[in-house]
Amino acid sequence: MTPKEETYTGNEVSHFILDEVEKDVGPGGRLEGLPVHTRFPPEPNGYLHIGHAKAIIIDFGTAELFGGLCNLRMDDTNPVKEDEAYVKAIQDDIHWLGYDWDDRFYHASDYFEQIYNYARELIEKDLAFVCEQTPEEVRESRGTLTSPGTESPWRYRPRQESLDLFGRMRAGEFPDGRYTLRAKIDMSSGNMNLRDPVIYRIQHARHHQTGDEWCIYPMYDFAHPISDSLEHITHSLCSLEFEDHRPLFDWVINNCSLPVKTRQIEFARLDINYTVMSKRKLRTLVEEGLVDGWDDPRLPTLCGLRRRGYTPRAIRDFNERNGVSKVPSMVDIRFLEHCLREDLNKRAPRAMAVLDPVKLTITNYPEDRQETFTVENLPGDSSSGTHDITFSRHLLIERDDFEEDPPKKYYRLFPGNLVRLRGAYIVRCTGCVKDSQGKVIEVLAEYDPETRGGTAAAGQKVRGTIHWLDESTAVQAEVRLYDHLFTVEAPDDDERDYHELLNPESLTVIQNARVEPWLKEDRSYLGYQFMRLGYFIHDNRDSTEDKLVFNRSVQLKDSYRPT
RNA sequence: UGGGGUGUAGCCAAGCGGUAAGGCACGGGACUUUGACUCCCGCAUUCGCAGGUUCAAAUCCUGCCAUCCCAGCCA
Repeated sequence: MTPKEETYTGNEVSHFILDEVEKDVGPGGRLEGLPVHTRFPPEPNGYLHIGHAKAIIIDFGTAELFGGLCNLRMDDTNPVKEDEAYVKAIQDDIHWLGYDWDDRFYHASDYFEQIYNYARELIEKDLAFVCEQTPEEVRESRGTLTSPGTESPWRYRPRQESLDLFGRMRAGEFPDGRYTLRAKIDMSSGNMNLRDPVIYRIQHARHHQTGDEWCIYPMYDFAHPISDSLEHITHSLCSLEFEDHRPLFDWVINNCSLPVKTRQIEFARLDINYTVMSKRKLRTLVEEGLVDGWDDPRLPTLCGLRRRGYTPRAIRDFNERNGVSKVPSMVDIRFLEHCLREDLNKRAPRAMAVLDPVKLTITNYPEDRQETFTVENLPGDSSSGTHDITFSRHLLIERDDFEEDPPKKYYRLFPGNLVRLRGAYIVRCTGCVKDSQGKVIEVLAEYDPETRGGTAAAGQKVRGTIHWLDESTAVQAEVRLYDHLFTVEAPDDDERDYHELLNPESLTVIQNARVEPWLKEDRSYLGYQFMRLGYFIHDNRDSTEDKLVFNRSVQLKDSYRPT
């Protein structure tokens, strides 16, 4: 699979980050002449979701547009929160989206030795000191948003002493929390990040990459700019909440002897309505069993979207068309759905499925006869392949495609009306059979042999076309219909408990649906369009040849409004 | 009298002193062997508000308002 062929959208991408990057590497720019180099730096502590997809697309996409490179780097500076188990899943998701980092897969922990040495450099330059304040004391002396902090009593400790202590911290002589290494910047800064931030802490914890080699770990604000620069990253693209960390990022870049003056540029993260995006909330849903794992098709996780039937192309298209800006925004999930439909409409093979079957008997069609029609996978596209469907006297149709007493503008089956059975014949409804409760159990119709293939006679206008299955060849399937996980647009902003906001109808399981038999063997990676219903895909966990399970990716638009 | 951002249609979003792109959503119509797709048409006399500069302002200046982020030894 060539990633580019798989997800290339053809969109003209243009946004402020691209403009800035172009200026930076162009004539007179601050990074003049350097090859554009970005990175995607996930923390291995959870699964990727569509918000990360935005970052991935910006990071990899920017490099791609400038003919540069994008690295994948695990931001693993906090061993107690991270786990190797997430790494493989993260890599799979990025690959699935269509991006690749070649051999440039790194860990921030690869640089622990170098980061340690840069910390020593800062101490030597009198720009960092070993502090003995307790966490409580640090908090108290940091000041508040509106009042300055007070300097640590250890701030002017001789460099040699700090250097010695820092070495002993590394050697494991002290318990967690006993000492920290702090940057010496400005306790009265309006920017809290500059009030002598802690850049190293003692943590006697086993790290998933470095094992027990270290018991001190650098903080994100220190490790990140160093890792970036060491990898010759020209542009460190991140989300808005790091904007006021940028002065600290720059401080590290400027005060350590680093090879490249990486520039950090921030953009607004993606938010979508009717769902939640934070790792913490997603985790809660999974752990409370409110959804079927991290890959539940209702979740915005990439594995969930994949299981739902979303295509990488649709996700990339969605992001590119949304644009990149600094406006904190909430995108309408209907736009995401639109992008999926648009992609699948062009590519997904068509099939017929009946979700709520009722019998249709063609009373003038012989009991012992069966014929086969060959239909194109994509109607009108002869290069799309074909599949066969059978037709006989006993068919199955959708229960709501028959009305004994139809509303105005209803042009499906009702007594006396002419309707086309898609790809087969035009039939005239002659009535129905009901059980003792008055429920329709069978619809009756007569077919017109002259309309084979569904072709209307000259001058004949048939308004309604419905889907159907041959009862004798249709196979049973479970179909899972999904809807938004939450009933409110912004569950995060709602003061009610989120349990109350969950949509009780976010999952509807239909046990007794029927589909065309060829779907037992076929496994289109795009899924299928079940005509007149929507796009569906084999569930990647539960669907087998013995028990078919389909997930509804998205419904077709429907302008029919019964009056 | 903390710092840093952001305000253009219901939702995204172009615009960078010359008279408001585009997409989604929505409404109407055409076409249709999917009530889908496709195709037309409509949808901001106005850019958070108020002043000012200018022949000309969403774009420049001043003030105000709203809203988001920051006080982890998390990232």
